[in-house]
Amino acid sequence: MSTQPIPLAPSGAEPRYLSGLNAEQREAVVTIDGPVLVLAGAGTGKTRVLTTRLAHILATRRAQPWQILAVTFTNKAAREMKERIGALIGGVVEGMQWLGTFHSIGARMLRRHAELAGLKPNFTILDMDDQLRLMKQIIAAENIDEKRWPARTLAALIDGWKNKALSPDDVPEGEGHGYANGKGITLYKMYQARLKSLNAADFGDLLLEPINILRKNPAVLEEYQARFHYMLVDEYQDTNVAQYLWLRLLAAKGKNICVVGDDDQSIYAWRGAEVENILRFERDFPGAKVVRLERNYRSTANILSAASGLIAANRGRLGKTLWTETGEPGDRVRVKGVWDAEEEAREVASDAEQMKRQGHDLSQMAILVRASFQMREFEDRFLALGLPYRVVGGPRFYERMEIRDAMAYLRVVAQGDDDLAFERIVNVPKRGLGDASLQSLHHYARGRNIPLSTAAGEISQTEDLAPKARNALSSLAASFVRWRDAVAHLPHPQLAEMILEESGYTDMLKADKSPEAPGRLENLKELVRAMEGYESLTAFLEHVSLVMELEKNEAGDRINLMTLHGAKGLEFDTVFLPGWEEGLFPSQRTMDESGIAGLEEERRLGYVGITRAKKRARISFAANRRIHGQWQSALPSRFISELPQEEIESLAGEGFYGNYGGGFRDNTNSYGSGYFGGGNATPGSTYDSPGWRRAQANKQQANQNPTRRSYGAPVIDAKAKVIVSESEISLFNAGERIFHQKFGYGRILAIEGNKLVVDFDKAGTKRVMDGFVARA
DNA sequence: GCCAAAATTCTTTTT
DNA sequence: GAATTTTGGC
Repeated sequence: MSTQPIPLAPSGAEPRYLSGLNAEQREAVVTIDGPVLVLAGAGTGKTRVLTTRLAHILATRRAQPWQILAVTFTNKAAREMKERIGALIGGVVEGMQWLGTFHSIGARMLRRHAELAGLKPNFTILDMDDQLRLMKQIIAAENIDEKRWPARTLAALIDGWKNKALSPDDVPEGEGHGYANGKGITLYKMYQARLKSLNAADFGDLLLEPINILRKNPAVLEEYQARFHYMLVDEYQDTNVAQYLWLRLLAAKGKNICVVGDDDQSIYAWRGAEVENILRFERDFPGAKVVRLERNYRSTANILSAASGLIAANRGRLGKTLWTETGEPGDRVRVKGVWDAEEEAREVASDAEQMKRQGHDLSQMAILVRASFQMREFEDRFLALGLPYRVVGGPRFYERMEIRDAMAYLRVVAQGDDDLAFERIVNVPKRGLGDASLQSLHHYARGRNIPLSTAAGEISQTEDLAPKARNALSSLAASFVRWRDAVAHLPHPQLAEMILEESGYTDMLKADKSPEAPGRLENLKELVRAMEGYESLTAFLEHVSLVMELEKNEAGDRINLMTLHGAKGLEFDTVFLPGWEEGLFPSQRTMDESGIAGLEEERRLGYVGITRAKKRARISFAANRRIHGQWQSALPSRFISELPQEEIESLAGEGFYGNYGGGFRDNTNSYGSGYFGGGNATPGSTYDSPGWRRAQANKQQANQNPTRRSYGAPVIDAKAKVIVSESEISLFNAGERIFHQKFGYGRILAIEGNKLVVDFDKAGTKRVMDGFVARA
């Protein structure tokens, strides 16, 4: 390893921040010049290396804070890095303007050179909602059937292109033929044009546009190449093509680029990440120094062996072997079979409670699920027990409906030409503006090439609209004028309050009887509070569009609930890994879509999950699970059979029958054989399981509910619902007593085809579909 | 134009 | 089963 003295005043002694690093970590920190690839296994002190390296560059005065480009994927990672550098060397961090996420740095670049991309520097950053609305408009304008070609599909297609840094003209001919008979590229072109005319950029543009600018403007490129003396990239295995190209452009000259990552933790291929980026780094930057961090400081030996055993089934790895020096091997990884998700939640909760009683903190426990729908059972259970929990990365604050509405008002105030925001709130709360009025408004605005909010004021002076709509628009336009005036002399949190009051938005929520309404009002208050932390309305809006999160630090000792993806980079004493079943984990959909590559990515997810655990990892799988409201029996995940048997401890849950101690180490495909015996050989206690009872109830309902008899061959689909042929006759008769899900009991008055006229005991006379009705 | 009922879709994962 | 979108009646 390098023994160069670190030039540091005054004594020349080794700086304190280097002490405590192991040999490899130290090498990664002090190898400052030239390309460096740090392969950092899970729990090997990656963040420490990263931050120390930056601190080292700054402390040795190799570069000024603003001459360093440091990119992460998440705002959280960026924040953490800032904090830790600050802790190492003090306040200089403030000057690190180029430390941030790919997207925030891309946005910063794009604002500096907006005109080169046909935008104004104050362009709006669109969220997913805005994007979809825009695409729907384009799809409709092109007379494409949105049913057949959903906007989401187009969004995914365009996003895919942007992830590859392909502008409409660069997309290879023939691509996107799957969408709307080959109109994909045309639609992409139109979408980009619309964005420009709205002075807006979507998330993909925040990288795509800077790349185009750097490519087309050598002077700009040189400026940045000269500016960034050192570059640092976190989670390099997750970079997509666009991010790779962007980095390569910037690093082409100085080549002082250090990337840190772990190919075994690449779990974002589905959104464009290319593991190849990390695999080919040495080819891209010949002479790159490669440092492997393999000494794990996080987990016990048993946990590490389990994780290593699992990941060993993957091919095409760079290959690392984690090791640890801690003496005790620790608890073995526990694998447990349960009857259904409810029992699974019960078991986890009681484990957690028991550990809590033994003095362990709940905050040091986490439940990592594959898909968010799995969280529900756990939440139900925790709520029932009163066990404090925290959903990490749940529905984001700024994605809530009321927050977006409020933001839309603010956007229109701050940027009068934000048509998408205006559209969102023009009839929220209800102002009696329907499709017809909005059409005229659009037409008027389009014809004069003015923003909708301006057009609203003008058109209300004309005779183009019905009086009701005219008044509504006129007063809305007047309100916006008033609010814009207020920007100058009112602090922006108060302005927001005023807008929410005067627009009638808070009144709307107050009048809303639904159970969510009070929470929504609460959220709006929180939004206003959050605004206080920002200098101006514009600064706040910029923050929100990029950072889309609000640290809601629910204090207290809580157990953590999150997805496996959300858990990357975190660690806990105890990790529960429920739902290890074929189809759920590994996800059937991923395997269908991406085959072996998909399976390997799922396996990496499992690896990430296990390596989050410091002391205890507890895997479970359920024999039955309800998916789409339908009960399905499941086999244990193949990943369970891939775990090294010596390292694990197998248990059967109370509702689980069968000894599966043997035959685990079976890498052929017979992993599930015999565990469930087809599901009928289950004895005694399992019949009492609520899940089983519900399954039975469900089955009965399905069989018992043939409301019509079909003549001719009835077709039974996979979900065992009866599909009827054309010639059908209602099985009900007038005068019969029936039950309806929503209206309760009633008597049939008449039958009209497949509809029944029913006199309900409570709800009066209604016309309902016979399929929603059962005999009382 | 509004509301409620009916129909449809959804369940991966997210900067 | 829930949440969203579409429809149909008023």
